[in-house]
Amino acid sequence: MLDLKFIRENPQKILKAIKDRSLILDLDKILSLDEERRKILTKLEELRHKKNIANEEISNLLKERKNPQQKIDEIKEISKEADKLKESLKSIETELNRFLLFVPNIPDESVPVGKDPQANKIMRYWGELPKFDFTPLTHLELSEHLDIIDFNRASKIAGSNFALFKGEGAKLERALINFMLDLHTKKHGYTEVFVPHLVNRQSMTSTGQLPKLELDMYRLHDDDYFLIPTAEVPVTNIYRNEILDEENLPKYFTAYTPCYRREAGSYGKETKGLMRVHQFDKVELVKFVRPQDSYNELESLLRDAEEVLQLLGLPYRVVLLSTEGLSFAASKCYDLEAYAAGMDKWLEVSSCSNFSDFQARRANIRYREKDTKKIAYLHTLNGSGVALARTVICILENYQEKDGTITIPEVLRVYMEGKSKIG
RNA sequence: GGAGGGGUACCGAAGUGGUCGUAACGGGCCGCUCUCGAAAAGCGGUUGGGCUGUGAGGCUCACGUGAGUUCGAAUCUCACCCCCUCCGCCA
Repeated sequence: MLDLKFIRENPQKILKAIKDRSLILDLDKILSLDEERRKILTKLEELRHKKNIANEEISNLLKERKNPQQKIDEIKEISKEADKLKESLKSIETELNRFLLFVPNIPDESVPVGKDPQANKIMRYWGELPKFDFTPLTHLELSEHLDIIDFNRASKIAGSNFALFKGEGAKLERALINFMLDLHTKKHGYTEVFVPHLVNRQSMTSTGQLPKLELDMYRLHDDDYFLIPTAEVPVTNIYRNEILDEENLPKYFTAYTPCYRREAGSYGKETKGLMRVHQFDKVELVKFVRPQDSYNELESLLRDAEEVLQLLGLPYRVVLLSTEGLSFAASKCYDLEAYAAGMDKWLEVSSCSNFSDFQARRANIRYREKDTKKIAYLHTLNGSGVALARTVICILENYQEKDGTITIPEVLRVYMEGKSKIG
């Protein structure tokens, strides 16, 4: 959400943002609703003022044991008028708010303008692509031979695009989670949290998934709960409606959660195996920071996520998303794409975003400045550190041997009973 | 799920229709006085949003949330949310 005052005073910036993101939004409608709202509000407050004065007079009359009936009749007239204004104000505010929830964040100046993916900017590559003296298999073939992921039975249990991890596969999943959490808590200074996986509508609205993406979410209709599509939702909402002290910023959190996504309509070759599943594990990083620090914090968040891939020995590239690829709530976003040798593809395993004050406004998360004592919205950021499903693809495909076994990356061995191989 | 109690500022808590919401009282915190310094004591300050105004300021809203009754609601009515205690169920 953007500040209404900001929108009012910078309509050209909003128009540019909408155009660069290829979105449609009736800005004039918002501006005229806002104008009307303020006109009515001013009138209404004048009437309220009159009423307050008259009520005080009634109170005084009663104390003097005089009859206030005349005053009462007077107020009744004012009240009638005020009630009418109140009603129209309410309907205008409801409509205005509906529009405001669909105004996207303004992309940062460093974000390339244009259509995804051509306009995305590859910032850098890390690592050497693995070389094989045989044709590397895909994770689908490998996991079937090794009997570590059973997609068919997962379909029986739940449906298509689910995974059932077995034996060493399940252990690998658990090892990755523990490795990532340990790295971020011990080395990068994040506080680990374990959060609810069901959240209410307000939480989903605060981080920006609602109202726009409701159809992409799993929703429990009886209770109006949503299964989290990412830990970003519960973790960012930790401080909803709170005012933090500047001394306590920045705050870093990391959380492991499964992520639940409907991914409606996305079936086919590109979604085979672990590529696009309805439930996947992810270790998330979330930051609450001072506004002046947020772009530096984005860079360090990115480095924290990159280190996961570096320690796992997975070659990757850093991609700066263009205005059109940028999610609705973000002002700047880097994707990390790790290389998968069997598929010969770069797979998105992390998205690191600065949301500036966009989520903080929706969630009403503020901080008190130390010197001025003023209260302002803080900035929120988050990034995957990293998503597991596709990382597992990369590990299986890049670390495969000719005999079909998988070499376990060294950093994970301590989490897998010291073993160096799967299979 | 059932019964009862509760939700007021940073915390505790008073207020049950009319100068009581920059909200009694207690505590915390900040500043000042006193002191060599500290403690104690004393004095002062300490919620957030909106509209309007160049500004000082003016006005308005908010007692969990929303609606209602009333000239007037923290206070009365209704619905919902959350917390606590007990019972039931349960890993």
